[in-house]
Amino acid sequence: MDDEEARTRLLDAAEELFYRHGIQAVGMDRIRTASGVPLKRLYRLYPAKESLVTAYLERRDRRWTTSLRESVAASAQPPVLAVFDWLARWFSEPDFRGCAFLNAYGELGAAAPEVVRVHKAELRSLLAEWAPAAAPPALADQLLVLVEGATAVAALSPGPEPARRAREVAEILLAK
Amino acid sequence: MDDEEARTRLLDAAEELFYRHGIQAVGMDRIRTASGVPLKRLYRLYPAKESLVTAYLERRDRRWTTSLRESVAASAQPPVLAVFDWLARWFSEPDFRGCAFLNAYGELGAAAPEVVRVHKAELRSLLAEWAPAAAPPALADQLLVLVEGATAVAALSPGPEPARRAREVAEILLAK
DNA sequence: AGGAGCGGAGAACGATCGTTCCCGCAGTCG
DNA sequence: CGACTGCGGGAACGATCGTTCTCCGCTCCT
Repeated sequence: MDDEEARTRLLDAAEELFYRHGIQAVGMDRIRTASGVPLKRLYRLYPAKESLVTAYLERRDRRWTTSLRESVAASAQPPVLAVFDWLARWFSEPDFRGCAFLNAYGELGAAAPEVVRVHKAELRSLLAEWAPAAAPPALADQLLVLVEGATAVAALSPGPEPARRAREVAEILLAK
Repeated sequence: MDDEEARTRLLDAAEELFYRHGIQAVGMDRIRTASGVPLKRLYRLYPAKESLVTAYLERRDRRWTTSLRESVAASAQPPVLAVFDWLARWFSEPDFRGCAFLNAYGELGAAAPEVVRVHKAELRSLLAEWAPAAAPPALADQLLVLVEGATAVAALSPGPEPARRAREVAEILLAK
């Protein structure tokens, strides 16, 4: 097992555990057990828990954004509506537990890593990019409210319904 | 200082600290220092941290719901729109940091107290009550998405704007 | 073959957590 | 006046945290 595979196993374990149980509730020893990577190597690759947390969120941000981008690009729907179809699938995943970035911010507050804010800014900029060119500039922010709202509602009652409700509203906004 | 005042001081300190820093990041000793209530009394009134957390969330739920109800009742606006005006004021409070219940759920996951789920069910039922009688039944869920979305967006970029964007969307839904 | 160095397993360390215990004082009743 | 009760202040306890250290076996180079 080289360093790159160790990094992958560590981030896999960190993502699974941090996302499911929260960050502070998961100790480094549990990540070591779940990943099979010895502590010494763990601390060589990520010198402190904080850097592992940041790496976990950064990888999740890259994957999340990429998956959304690709799904929207591949969809026959208008881009903005394709977002909500993608959300419906995400919310139906068995281990869905809300937005990892919002959860991290709620737990860590001002101590949350910068990537949390970056992630939300990226999302807003994607929505602005996908909004029809003729739309009023406030549309992106309205869509952002719908996306965040569907995610927050789904966090406590999982399933595709919140995404469908948000999509209905988005259709009305687009038709206006 | 009798037990009732001690309870108030404990819940005040717990609310301030838990909401600002997260639950796991705040130790019982910090609550003792902030409240001035000795540890012994603290543990007589709340036999474990978990019960203090639950009491904090339950009081916050009562106050939040009551404030929203009263503000909506006193408003000249249609009830549903008055909700967003109230949100705009809430988001502008200097220590606003998102929904305490969603934050607790994100941090504690399945270990979160029941009041988290109760709070969200109450909110949905209030919106259903305030929606026009002639509206389609899905409206309450759409409004819930808007309220949660505005709150989530405001958590990371505070101020009244998310509530205004959500209100614009709600007006369109009502006019339809 | 032999020694030098790296990496794995897990013990150990100091800090901090939630919780309990001890002690000393203040007030009360006989 | 003196014994008892109850409470506050804070030390203490066991567990667990993030992090470091020790030990040992393996590998690799000459």
